[in-house]
Amino acid sequence: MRKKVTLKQLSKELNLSISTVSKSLKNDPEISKKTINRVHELANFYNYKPNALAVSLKNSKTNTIGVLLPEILNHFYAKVLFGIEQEASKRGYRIVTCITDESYKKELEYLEMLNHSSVDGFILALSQETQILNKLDHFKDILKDEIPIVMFDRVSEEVDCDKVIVDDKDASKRAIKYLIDTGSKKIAVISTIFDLSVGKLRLEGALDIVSQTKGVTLMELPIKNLEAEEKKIESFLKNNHIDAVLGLDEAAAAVAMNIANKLGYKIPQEISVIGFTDGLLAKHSYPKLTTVSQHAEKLGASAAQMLLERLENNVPKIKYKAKTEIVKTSLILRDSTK
Amino acid sequence: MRKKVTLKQLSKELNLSISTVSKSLKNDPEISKKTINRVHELANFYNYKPNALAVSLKNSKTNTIGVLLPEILNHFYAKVLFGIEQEASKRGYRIVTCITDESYKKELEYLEMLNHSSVDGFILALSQETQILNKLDHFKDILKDEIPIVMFDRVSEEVDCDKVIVDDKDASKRAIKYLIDTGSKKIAVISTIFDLSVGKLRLEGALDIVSQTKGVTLMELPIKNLEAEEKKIESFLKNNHIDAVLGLDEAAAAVAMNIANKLGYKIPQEISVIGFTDGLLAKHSYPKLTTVSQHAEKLGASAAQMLLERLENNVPKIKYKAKTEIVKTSLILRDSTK
DNA sequence: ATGAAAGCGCTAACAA
DNA sequence: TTGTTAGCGCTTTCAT
Repeated sequence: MRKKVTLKQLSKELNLSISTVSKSLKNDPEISKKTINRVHELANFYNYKPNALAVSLKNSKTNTIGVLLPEILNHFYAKVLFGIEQEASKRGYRIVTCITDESYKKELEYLEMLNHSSVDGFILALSQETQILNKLDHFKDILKDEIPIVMFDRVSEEVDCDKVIVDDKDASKRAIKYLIDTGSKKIAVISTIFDLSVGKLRLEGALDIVSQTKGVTLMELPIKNLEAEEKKIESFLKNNHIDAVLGLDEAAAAVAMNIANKLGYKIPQEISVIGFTDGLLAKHSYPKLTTVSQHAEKLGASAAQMLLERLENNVPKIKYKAKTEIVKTSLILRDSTK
Repeated sequence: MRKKVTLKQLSKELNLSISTVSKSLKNDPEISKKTINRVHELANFYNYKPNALAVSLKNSKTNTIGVLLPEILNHFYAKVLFGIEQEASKRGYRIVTCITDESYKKELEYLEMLNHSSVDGFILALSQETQILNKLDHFKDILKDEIPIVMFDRVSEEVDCDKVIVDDKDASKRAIKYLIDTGSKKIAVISTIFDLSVGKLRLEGALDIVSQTKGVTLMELPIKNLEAEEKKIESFLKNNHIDAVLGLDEAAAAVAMNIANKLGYKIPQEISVIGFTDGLLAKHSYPKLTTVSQHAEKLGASAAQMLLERLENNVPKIKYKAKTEIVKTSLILRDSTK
């Protein structure tokens, strides 16, 4: 490797001490203008840049945040990542991205790997397996080390850290209300995420509204694998005279709508469809899908802001109270509803 | 911050020297079994983990690779990232992900930021702006420092580094051939990426085939913004009696198909549609979209393999010849073609 | 079998 | 105004 220029070399060439060079580079007022200029000149000439590793080691500060995502092929998480990245880079931080692939083991490994002075803090959403097993000690350990964590979307009440969540229950309440208001009586809720906290909340919201509305029934259809179970959805729609579908995740709504299309139902006249996650699918489906937008980018940006704020107002003594920010959703009306 | 355990502390507590502890942890044969055991025991007790920063600084090796992506909301890049991540984590590397947002400036900044001992190498796809401006010195500088780069998908011939590319020209040739073979005569090529190397190659391939086939015509429709120009696509399809569409990017095909749907055309009977990028859109469109799969995950994994191989067989003396790997595409037949 | 010491590149308190 | 020194946590060569 072509040797990177170091302070040492600059100092040698300038006949100055290392510390004088270091201070000059920071325009320290105790150094003479003349020296400062000489130093800058040579530094520029060699395109000197401080070794980030050494600086981090010295300052115990990496300016890096670790991001753990359950998956990346999911548009929602991709958007959140984008939001985090934008905010972080704006403020001079970079991010290390790890994909846990919904696995507890990978989550644990990544966390350990990064917890040894590699990052200043974490932003993460729990993996599916972690939520099912409810094993959370790894997070508690990190917090004991006073490394801040911000959880988003898939969070746990048992971990006392900052959180940014989507108001999932309220979101599905409003979605169901909208369906009822536009005349739907027999609503199906299709979901592949019954296991997850967010899936449960969304279902609860739907049930709440239906239970307090006369003449409307709700049917649940849990699905493990959308592609493998298309037939199941097909017969479900036909046999139950469904007139509206709420998909609790991005793909569920799209798949349901396509099946309805295929069966010859008119959308939205005969069946209305609402989905969660305002991703590519919603925008490019036919007809365009009415969705609950979780404002994923904003969510990511908020999580980053929370973390950075915590990192920069380092208040180790005062017991910091963890806070939870709730990001409001909005129902984006398109062509799949009346 | 709760102090992390260091070698120093372990050594103090064990009444050993730092170096003995360090060696013991590595099971160095020159240390007695007994000592090794004592050390391991205490290290486990404290859950000692070496400080990654210090190790990297010492070894001039970070086990981290920098990944620069033009965007992340594009399914193709998300898949590539997934592929890279899988391969890298399997081999004990982690990745720092940066999103250049198609901007030359951000690309440059990230590259500089990471080029100072933060990463062992780079995997990247050129930003759109970089390709348009054709400014490539930042890459050349990095290579001079003998930091390896692997470019993928959007590459430049002017930079002498390893590359993994998709056989775009061949891919669109095969797509067009398929359309012709199934009876299409009037083919539209719709693209939002005419500026990019890959967009040009895909167009060339299409033109090649059409020019050597009698009775078939091809019309190009460049689009800046799909959502804003739906009307344009609409009238284009109607006025030109198009019977097949090749979308050069993921969304173009989906949008074209939905417009055709809306206009009442039967797909694929009256209009066949093929798209690029086998993403979510293709799988969940109606009808399901026939697409060129670029095997993005594989591409990412290949890029990672190439980089890691280069990193681990450190051959600084021998002039390493840059190689280019071409990933074959496949045409995935679904319901939007005959 | 164990330890001392130098050094990776940088910062910062303290001396001169 | 400039320089000396110690130290961040670790590895490694060279004593002992």
